[in-house]
Amino acid sequence: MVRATAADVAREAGVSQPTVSRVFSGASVSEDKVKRVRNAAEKLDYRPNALARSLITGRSRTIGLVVAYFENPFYAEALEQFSTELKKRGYALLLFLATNDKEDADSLVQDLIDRQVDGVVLASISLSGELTQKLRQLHIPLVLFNRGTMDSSISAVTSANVDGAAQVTDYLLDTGHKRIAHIAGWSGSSTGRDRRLGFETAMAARAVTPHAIIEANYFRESAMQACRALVPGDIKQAGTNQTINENSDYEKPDAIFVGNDYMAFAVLDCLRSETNLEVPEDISVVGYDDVLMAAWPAINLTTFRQPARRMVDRTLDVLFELIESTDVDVQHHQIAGELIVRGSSCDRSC
Amino acid sequence: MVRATAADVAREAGVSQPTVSRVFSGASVSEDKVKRVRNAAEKLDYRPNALARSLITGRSRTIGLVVAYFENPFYAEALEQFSTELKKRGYALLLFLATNDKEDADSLVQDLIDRQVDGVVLASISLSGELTQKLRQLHIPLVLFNRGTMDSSISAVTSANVDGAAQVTDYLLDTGHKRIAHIAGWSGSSTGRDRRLGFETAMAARAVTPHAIIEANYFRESAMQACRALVPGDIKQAGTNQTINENSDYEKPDAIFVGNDYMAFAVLDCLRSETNLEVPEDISVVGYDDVLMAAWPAINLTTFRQPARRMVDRTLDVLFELIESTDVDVQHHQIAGELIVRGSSCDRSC
DNA sequence: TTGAAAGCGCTAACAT
DNA sequence: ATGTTAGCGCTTTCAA
Repeated sequence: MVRATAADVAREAGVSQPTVSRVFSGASVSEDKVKRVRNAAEKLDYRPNALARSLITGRSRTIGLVVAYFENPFYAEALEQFSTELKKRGYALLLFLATNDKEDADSLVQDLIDRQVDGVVLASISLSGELTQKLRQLHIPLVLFNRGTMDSSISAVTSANVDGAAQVTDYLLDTGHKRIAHIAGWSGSSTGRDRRLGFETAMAARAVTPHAIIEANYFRESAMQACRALVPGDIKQAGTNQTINENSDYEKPDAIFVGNDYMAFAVLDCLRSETNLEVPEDISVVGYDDVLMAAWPAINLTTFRQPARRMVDRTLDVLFELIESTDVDVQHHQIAGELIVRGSSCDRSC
Repeated sequence: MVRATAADVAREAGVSQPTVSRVFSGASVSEDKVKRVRNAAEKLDYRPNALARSLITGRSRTIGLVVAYFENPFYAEALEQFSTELKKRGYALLLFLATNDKEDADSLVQDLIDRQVDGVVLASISLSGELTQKLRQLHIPLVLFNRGTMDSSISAVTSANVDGAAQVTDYLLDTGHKRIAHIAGWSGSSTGRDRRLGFETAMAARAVTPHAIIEANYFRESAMQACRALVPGDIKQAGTNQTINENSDYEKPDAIFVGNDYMAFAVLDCLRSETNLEVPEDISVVGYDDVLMAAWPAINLTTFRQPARRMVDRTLDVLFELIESTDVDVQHHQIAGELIVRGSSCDRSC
């Protein structure tokens, strides 16, 4: 047995095939025929073929999502929200995970184009001008999620990264920290650059020199290396519990502001397992994102909340506005967040 | 400017439209015409419309994946692997996250059917007999991932849960634990039931009575409650650091085997933040899955490795066998895992 | 190998 | 409101 078609149902119900179509797409049909069609459809277990429908309408009710850095739990949380919201709106989700930064976003998006998605969301990844152009020509809306862009013709939703990072920095300064280091995210990303900028700006405004700025690239291992580089004298020597700290006069930072929570977890791990330093007594650690794990008692990370849900909702609002209206209206949204103080930082001023 | 069609390319290249189709679907065409068609296609920026192709071939080169319990990082890891492997095989991924257990898998799968997916994978969720039937009628292969089934006509890939749980239990017994409790996963899931069965069987084989078995449902909060129920006398009283342990003679477990890592993280958190008990000195904690986080120094969880990559690969092998061959060959695969001993457990026998 | 013709299952345009 | 006709962009006969 194969799939019943609208024609089969039409025959069974004694109506024309387009009438069947009308019933299932909500056009006006007399009550009598609606009933006959529904009965016949039920009997034959008919459901409209979404592909055929899409072919002709040009709308697939599918959106494509490309996500990079999926090891960062922030994106898992965002994905969950994307999925939920899209389902609410009657859309399906075609997902590509860019497995590394060398991955060519262009080819993934081309694949999405081939499959006629109605819109594209790129999470923490961006596109060549060529592909952007192509999407525009085909009137396929594109919104960047958690990635800004110089190209003012592309819509993007981010959190207010510069401001957020500045708030974190002000908090650390206000609580008496003197030697604040920053482990920055990848400088090829707007989040990495903006958070660093916020940090530098806030420091400069208070005339404090950063203790150090080390660029990591949002990977766990890079963050661990950066952490080791910040506290070289406190790294335990192999097999012992000793550090070379005592007889050296290097100054370690009294706070590390890390470019995202995922890297901050690595920093906490590094400090706890490879040094004798206590967090927050010896050193404060602050992250960015406020992923769910950050609130777990064992982690308890002070961080800046980047509201994934609101960012996702806004992203889809923008995307669907673009889908539904023809006139172009590019939007750059910055969602405000808030500082969440937990146990990985403390007040040194008293 | 709109999308060029095969007819446009044909006109440009001076060939018939089916010839263009042949070039792009790899049928035999003379070298000369191949070249002309490719040039014309390049010039017009033509790409075949995947929808139109799917409509006629009946194959969309898309597979549908439904995932439940996505808050468990095991599924994020699996999803990453699914995405990577499917891309290698030239397939796209249509994703639905079932947001809770009340979510109706049937309706999600029906949506997948409407969109003509070539195959369906259900991760930690199962389907009504009715929908299973429907998929079979339509010749859409279905494989369950990390979920067993009584229905022997459905293919499923799981890890060897009974055996794995027994290995964990034997390890705890071998290392001198006397009062072993089990926080079980949801009894409505095969993983929950099988791991519990492995625990009970291994305990019985050594004639040891379980200290307690509490069923949680794979949620973090349930695991915390279960943990509190296991060590009631050690829970710190509000605002103090005191427990009612001293003057009560309740016996607490010396080990807790938790139904998965995600819940084990909650148990560790509960013990560390709500009691004065030390892990592993006072109590050993063992999980199941070996998600990446389990190896983080701050967590350092003894667990049983359920090899996500191999499970995913096997799942897709089975799925594509079913897609490519018409003759039904149902397969139930159980992937072996291994015990990973880390710092959340210790040897009490010496 | 190649073109002409047919048709996948549906929606849209146009009568009535 | 509803049937007839046309056609979305492609693959697949069928001849030549």
